[in-house]
Amino acid sequence: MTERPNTQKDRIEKRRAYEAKNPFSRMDSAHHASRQQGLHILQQSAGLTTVEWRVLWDLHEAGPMTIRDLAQIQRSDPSLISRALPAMERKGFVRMTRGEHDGRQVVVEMDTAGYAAHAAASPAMKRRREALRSTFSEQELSTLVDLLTRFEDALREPVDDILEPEVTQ
Amino acid sequence: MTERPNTQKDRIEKRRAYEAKNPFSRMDSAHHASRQQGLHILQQSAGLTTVEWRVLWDLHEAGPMTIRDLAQIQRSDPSLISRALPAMERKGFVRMTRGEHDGRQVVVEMDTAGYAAHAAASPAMKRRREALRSTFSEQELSTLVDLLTRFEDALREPVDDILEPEVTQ
DNA sequence: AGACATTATATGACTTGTCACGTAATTTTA
DNA sequence: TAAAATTACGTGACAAGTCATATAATGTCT
Repeated sequence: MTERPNTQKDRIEKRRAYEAKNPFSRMDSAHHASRQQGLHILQQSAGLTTVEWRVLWDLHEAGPMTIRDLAQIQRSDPSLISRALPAMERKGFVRMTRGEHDGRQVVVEMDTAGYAAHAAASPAMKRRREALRSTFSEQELSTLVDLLTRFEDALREPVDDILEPEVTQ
Repeated sequence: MTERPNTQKDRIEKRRAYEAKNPFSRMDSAHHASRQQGLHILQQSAGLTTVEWRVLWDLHEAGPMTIRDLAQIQRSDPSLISRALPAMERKGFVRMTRGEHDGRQVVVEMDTAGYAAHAAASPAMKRRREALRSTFSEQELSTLVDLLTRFEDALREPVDDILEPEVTQ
């Protein structure tokens, strides 16, 4: 039987098809799409970056809080928040004060320009969430969140079994 | 009836619970976990970065190809690949040559140190994929990939409906 | 044959995220 | 009570990703 020639184009197409079903690759790509779209909407509607929006949204919903609180809600490193805050304060989005009972802490609260920026961005970001709810059923979104949660939990486990024997040697 | 006091701690906990079910937030977080774990495994096993691994894996599986080919397989911007390649060439991972029939193109192929680095990283990265397959059923992974694909497609649509009326004003 | 349009890559600049470490404040331990 | 340990944040350095733009090469159109 004659085997089809395995051209370069065929090998690339096969590779592309493989990666289209690779959960790690799809996770990367889906996240990049989310990040791109979110930043675009925020820039257009309120001139905000993603981190600025998240801080303002958290403060608006839950009131003043520490940098550590913000980082935990956002599941990110405190240094990312810490880094963004001085510029946000200069823009009048937030005020930062030392913790009254713990001098190590910084308490962040919304300032006047922050309320305005939040108000400018909120309608579009709400429509963004609604658009997702019209694209997926409630059950599908629930399944997605469940799978993402388990995926994240699995990947945050220690990797000793994956790395052996390279490192334990 | 007596309403429970709505303390700051309560509001923060409520906010955290809300974000735990927010698909956008979970997507961010799951991707960050994936990126962290992947980079850690690559650093430990072969001293590779994520972009270096992806390039080597693609070349190993599909042979020499252009920067545009690599970017399309990886669903990323060609500039990200273009940026990484000079250092990869200096390390002896790849060789870059101008396209024979199209002078605009650069064709990338694996070099000796690239084969070695790929061989060093591959076993652990394979165990990583196998670990995921033991955490999720085949059906669950299929569902995850399907939902991620649709999520990405939805977020790559134009955002005119989301942005109105801020911009079309 | 030349003008115009498109494509491929390279680079500047920016955003986001992480890890390590330093400093200062608080908590724990002896 | 003082030393040691831990915690909260700030900063350096690096990795990854994006957008815009420039340059050079190729393709299309008249």
